[in-house]
Amino acid sequence: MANGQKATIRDVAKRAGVAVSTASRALSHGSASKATREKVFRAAGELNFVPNPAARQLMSGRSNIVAIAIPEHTDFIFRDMFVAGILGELSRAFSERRMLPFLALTELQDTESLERLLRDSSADGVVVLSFHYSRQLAQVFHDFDKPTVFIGRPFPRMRYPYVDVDNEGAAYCAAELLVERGRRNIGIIAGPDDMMAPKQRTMGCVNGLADQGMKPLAVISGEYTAEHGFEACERILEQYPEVDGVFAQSDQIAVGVLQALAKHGRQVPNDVSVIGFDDFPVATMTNPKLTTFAQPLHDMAQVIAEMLCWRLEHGEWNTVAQVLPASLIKRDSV
Amino acid sequence: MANGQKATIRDVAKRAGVAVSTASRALSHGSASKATREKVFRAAGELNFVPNPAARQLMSGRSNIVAIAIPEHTDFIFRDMFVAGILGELSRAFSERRMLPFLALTELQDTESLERLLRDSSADGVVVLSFHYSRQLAQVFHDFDKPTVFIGRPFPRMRYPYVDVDNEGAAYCAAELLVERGRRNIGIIAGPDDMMAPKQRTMGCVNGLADQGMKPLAVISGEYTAEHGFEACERILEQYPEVDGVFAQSDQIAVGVLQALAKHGRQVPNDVSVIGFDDFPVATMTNPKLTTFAQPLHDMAQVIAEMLCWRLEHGEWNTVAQVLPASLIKRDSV
DNA sequence: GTGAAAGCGCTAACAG
DNA sequence: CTGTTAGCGCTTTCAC
Repeated sequence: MANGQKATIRDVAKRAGVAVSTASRALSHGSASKATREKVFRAAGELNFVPNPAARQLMSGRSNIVAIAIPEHTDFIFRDMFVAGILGELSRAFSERRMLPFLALTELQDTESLERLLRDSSADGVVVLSFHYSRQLAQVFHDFDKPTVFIGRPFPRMRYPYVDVDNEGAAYCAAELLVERGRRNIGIIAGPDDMMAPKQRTMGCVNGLADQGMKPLAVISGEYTAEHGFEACERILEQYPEVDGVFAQSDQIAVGVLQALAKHGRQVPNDVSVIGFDDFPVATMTNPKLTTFAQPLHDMAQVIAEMLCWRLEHGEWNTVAQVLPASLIKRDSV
Repeated sequence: MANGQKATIRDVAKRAGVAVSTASRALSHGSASKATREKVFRAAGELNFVPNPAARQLMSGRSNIVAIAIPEHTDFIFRDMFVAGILGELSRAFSERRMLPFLALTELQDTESLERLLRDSSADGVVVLSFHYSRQLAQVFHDFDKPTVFIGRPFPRMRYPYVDVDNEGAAYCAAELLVERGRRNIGIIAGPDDMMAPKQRTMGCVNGLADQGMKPLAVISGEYTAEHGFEACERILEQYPEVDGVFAQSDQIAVGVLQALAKHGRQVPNDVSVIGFDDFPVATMTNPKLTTFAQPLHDMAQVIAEMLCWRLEHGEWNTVAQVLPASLIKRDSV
């Protein structure tokens, strides 16, 4: 390509027969006479001129880089479709706004690496996706001192802007749905108890049941895996054979639940209703197909990008929290 | 944090009572008298000095950014665990080497966006993960004109360094394994026929069978999904009821195969042997657990980072292609 | 409208 | 070993 070196704005100016400053103006805000502008643009085109981002950044103080920080355990990141999905959407949302998404994956405890990564990145802003918040982690973002948005509500003491799914609302709706279907003996199989979302989902479901004068048979926390779903469901079947409804807090969990129910000869949805959460591909592969809640990954990413870009543009937040509804996907398991 | 502005090297120099260049030297290569070095480091520490990457980049011509380009369909990226896995590993591998992984996800056909993203990123190098290569795509990387490594072998006419899994070898081994087990009527359920890896896997398996004087009953291509596995397997069962072995080119496909076999009353592994590919979590959740090939995601990422960093350091490649073995994970389906 | 000159923060070449 | 000077590529005063 380039015959040796890359063209600089000096080359463009020379070729167009104008001063460097004129070329710069013409290219940036177009503040130049029409004739000059044309000359400059032609020259730039011919030389295949691409402005050097480092120089720009040096002047403007902005890098247009946004760090997407995911301080979580490796396997978690790899296995969790939520992470993959939101990552893809975020990447697109920021790219569309001419921001460059930079990926900062670090082990949960390794705050040092995270700190270094953020510093080296010269990011203008940060999006944080983590389910385990700690003081040290909070400190890192505080020290980095750049506009930061959290995905999922951070623990109350961390006052950061965030975008979240309405976990509580969806779970409330799940409870209503089960009760409407005539279910009275409902078990909740929850996600990890050191994360925020499972707490919200459990609370929403418990509240939903309470408003109908009911209580869950049991709430069992564990990983977002089929194994957990299977084991928890078996425990419930043993202790509460009258169980006729299960709120599984992820589709993976629901898969395990369905397996356990099948193993014990319970028909879904005839004997027992099951509701999942996430609407990942697996939800259509189960038998029966899973009724579940779809997370608005796309919208979340858009809102996050919007928030952060506004903040970078205007120097202040226009929203400080935004909660998006999950949508009920009715299939055959309720 | 910072009381207003960020500290520059001038501030550090002033505070340490030395010239700017001295401070720079002390901080970079440490070429300064011990006393000076100490003074400078103390001052830097007190001022919380962080060198401005833009300025550095402007001098060195290097950004330390590596673009990870994934021009693929959105859903594919989200649903494919291979992509998520390798992405995570790559991110870590580069971060460890103080390179900044920048994510360039674009729709397959949208080469314009990809071009813009790459340009804006000022990346020093590129890692490309795509399964659908086109002339336009090739052109983009050619024009960008930065050291580039492909994940997976690009189509023959594109002469780029690449790192790949030994798909052919693994598939050959799969064939051997099935034959050893006494299987004689083997179906191959392949991945998409417009990708390279499925071709390699099919070829490997066919060769493996040929070397035992056998031929596959059928080769059926389709998506890397359980649906495809299910349908393809049903078709094989119908046409070739004598089928006693299936090489499924992904674990997802294998899931569908197992479902189909179960539906038709075939016992695995008594009546039919099934081998998968990927060793994703689902492989341990099937019944029976799946025998499959694990892809060396971690090693691939390390090798890629190594290759690219060497190239950036030394101006030339030290390897131009590297093929890593997949490892057989024996479980219960063969 | 345009050109000359200064400077963003840093490093490298050159004297001392 | 250290200070002075120049310059990376660009934008932005400030005169003209």
